Amino acid sequence: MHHYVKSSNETLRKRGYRLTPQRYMILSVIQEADGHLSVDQIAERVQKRNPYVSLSTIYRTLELLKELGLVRENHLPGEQPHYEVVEGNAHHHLVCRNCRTIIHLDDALLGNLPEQLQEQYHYHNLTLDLVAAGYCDACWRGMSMSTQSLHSAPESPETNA
Amino acid sequence: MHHYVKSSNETLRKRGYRLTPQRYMILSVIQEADGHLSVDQIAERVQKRNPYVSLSTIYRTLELLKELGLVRENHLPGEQPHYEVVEGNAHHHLVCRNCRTIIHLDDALLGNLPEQLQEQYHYHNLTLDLVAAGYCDACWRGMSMSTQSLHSAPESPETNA
DNA sequence: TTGATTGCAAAGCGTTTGCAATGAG
DNA sequence: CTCATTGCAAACGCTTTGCAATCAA
Repeated sequence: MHHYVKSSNETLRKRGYRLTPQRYMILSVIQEADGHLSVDQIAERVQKRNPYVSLSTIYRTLELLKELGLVRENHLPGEQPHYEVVEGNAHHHLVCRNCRTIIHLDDALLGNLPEQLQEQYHYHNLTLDLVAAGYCDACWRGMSMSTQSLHSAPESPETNA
Repeated sequence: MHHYVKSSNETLRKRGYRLTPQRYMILSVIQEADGHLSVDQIAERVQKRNPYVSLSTIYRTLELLKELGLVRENHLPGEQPHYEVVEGNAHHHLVCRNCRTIIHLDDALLGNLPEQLQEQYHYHNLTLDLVAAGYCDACWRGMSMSTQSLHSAPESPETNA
């Protein structure tokens, strides 16, 4: 059993929950994924292992794992929520508005901003989540000049119809 | 007419759209709000001015205004999407996980990070959105010690049942 | 006239929930 | 036994859509 799943088991049991086969499969699937998975993707992969896991169990499990701080949920604009393991420190995102490719950014990018904000506003257990959205180079090159201008700052008097 | 609504009108017309009474009301309501509004809040305020504006019009208008870059949509975790005008530079958020109070943070907080990322990854028209979530001081003080520990780092062997 | 825009009602879709059955300690 | 957990199906809530009527250029 991977360290992550093992320590998840401990966290569950400490609170009086059990690591059922369903929960084990869901945790494994999320842990083994390189990136983020939507509910549908999780369901698909879990059901490949056992077709009799119901969607409601998956929703309920994700809800529980979120509460326990074992998985993180994130909503990129225009997308369904995605889930990832809470481990390491790469949880910021750079997404292409066109092809929706997602690049993970390192947490260190923000320096000591969490601490700064925590002090300044007297907040506790602060977590920061950065979403950067734009057009990747490939998509940008594929767009016509006039289409590009539609996505530029609205202020400037660009080429318009 | 406020400058914002006026320039929105221009943006609309440039693309062959009209500033209808419905769109005018919706733009005004969003512009006059101090913070963000959910679809329901927008509907409520618009319908206070004219009860015969339908919800679908509001959805369609918000979709259009998003496309034109006149309003920004943001999804804070566990909430419905909210809408705000695209103006000025205060579009980051600090939210309390408990009472859901939202503090707006200045864009300058991130320094030249947008430019850095843009260069490093060759992305275009990058916009950054930071979401900081934690517990405000009031809520934190209101929580019991044991409840607080449930929200702390999962690693540490805290008081558990 | 022509094409944009709207309201209405229905459909769509992801998510949540009530409840009886199952399973582990 | 007792309580957590699950599957199923129904309910839910927000959002989208088809369509006919309306409105502005």
